[in-house]
Amino acid sequence: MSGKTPQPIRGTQDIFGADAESFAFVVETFERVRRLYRFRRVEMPVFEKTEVFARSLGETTDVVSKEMYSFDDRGGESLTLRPEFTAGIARAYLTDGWKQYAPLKVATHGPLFRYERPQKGRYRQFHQLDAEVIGAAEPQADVELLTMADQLLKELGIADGVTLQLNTLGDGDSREAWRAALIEYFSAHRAELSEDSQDRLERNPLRILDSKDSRDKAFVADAPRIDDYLSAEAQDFFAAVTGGLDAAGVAWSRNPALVRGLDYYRHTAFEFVTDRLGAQGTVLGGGRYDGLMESLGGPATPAVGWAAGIERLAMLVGDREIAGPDVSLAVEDNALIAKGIAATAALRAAGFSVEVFDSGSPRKRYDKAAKVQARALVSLNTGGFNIRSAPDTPDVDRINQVLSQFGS
RNA sequence: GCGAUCGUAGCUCAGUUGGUUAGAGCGCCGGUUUGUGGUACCGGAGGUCGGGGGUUCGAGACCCCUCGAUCGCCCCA
Repeated sequence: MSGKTPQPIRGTQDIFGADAESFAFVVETFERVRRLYRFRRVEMPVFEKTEVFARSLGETTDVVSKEMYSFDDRGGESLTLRPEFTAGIARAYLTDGWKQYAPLKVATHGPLFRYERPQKGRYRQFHQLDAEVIGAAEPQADVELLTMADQLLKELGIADGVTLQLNTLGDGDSREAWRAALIEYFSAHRAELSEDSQDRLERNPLRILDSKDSRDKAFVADAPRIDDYLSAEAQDFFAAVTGGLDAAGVAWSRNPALVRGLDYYRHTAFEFVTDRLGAQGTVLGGGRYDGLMESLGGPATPAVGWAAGIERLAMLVGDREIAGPDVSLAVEDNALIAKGIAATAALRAAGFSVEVFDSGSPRKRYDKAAKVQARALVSLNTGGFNIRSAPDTPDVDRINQVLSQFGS
């Protein structure tokens, strides 16, 4: 009849127990903090036309060609499960006329999909928190966004092991000049670079800067720095961001090797990094993407945003205690099951969380009920209800009152 | 796409240089005891040792293939 049980898809996870509690804690904290900063909640589609991501990411990259979950629908149109939030939100900003709300602060969270090899903190279906400010060209937007991220990490209780690394990529011209200088510099040492970096020289030269290969690191130290190519405006912008962070009390450190692969990034780039998650140390990252809207056919629109991996945050948060119920009820006699059900319903209607034990060996129900660490432990037998609780437990009187209507 | 490590009960793991009928703890189910904040004891269910092939008198163990997991490289929107 039944064959072999289907296995879960590689890179997906069934999150349960303490892990699920940590996950929920991360999301709840994000929702709370996001309100403090007045970011509006948005719900976005899980899939979009492939074009949305292909155009925003730049068609050439591996990212688009190999790492997206794309498929044709029945009409023959190519669709893609969202690999990030930003492109979809940008699309909505344009198609839904959200310009009328600019500057628009939005936040969301949910599943994302990337066809990658799973490893620590990396999954094919994973989950992110996301925050974006669209239509704000001022550095204050960057500051507010980063301050929110900083407060989130603090409220999650993980700020200690995490540092904010900050860099600027300059405006379009600064960035191009720096890029050209890097290519020239690394080309001169081409033969001494790692094979991977020789390849990167063509595909993505900025990425040589964060190579893990020791052969590359020697040259990275003396590579041209963005600071020497920044326009006066770009310098001012970065100074305003760092000054704002200082004013807000957000600790940061400069990382001149922090780069973004995609061309639409300008000015601020940042990552909150930890060394406690193995090779996947970035816990929250983002930057300013002033060039993105145009790649989707919209008007030039400044924007800045970040995303954070919920799984990684949950790992840092650690195991959360699963709180016991308000009441744990052991029905120690099968003749009293209906009475137990009635009492349980009444307690829940009164706002108490209740767990009932009315199956299995009647003699063992009490022990099971005791095990869940309820604030009040109630047994029901022919002698009626019998409450046990710690001396100062609040609400015991109310619980008693609810139970009293069922006799004793 | 590449590499390393690892797959034994629901979970965590023992299992000797290859040797009789594959074990423990926890959990689950039942019973006895206790009789009220987690007791103790007894019993039970649950395994084609990831799968396939090979070496051997004999494989959970050794070899090959395969599947899966973990971690790392590449990539990282």
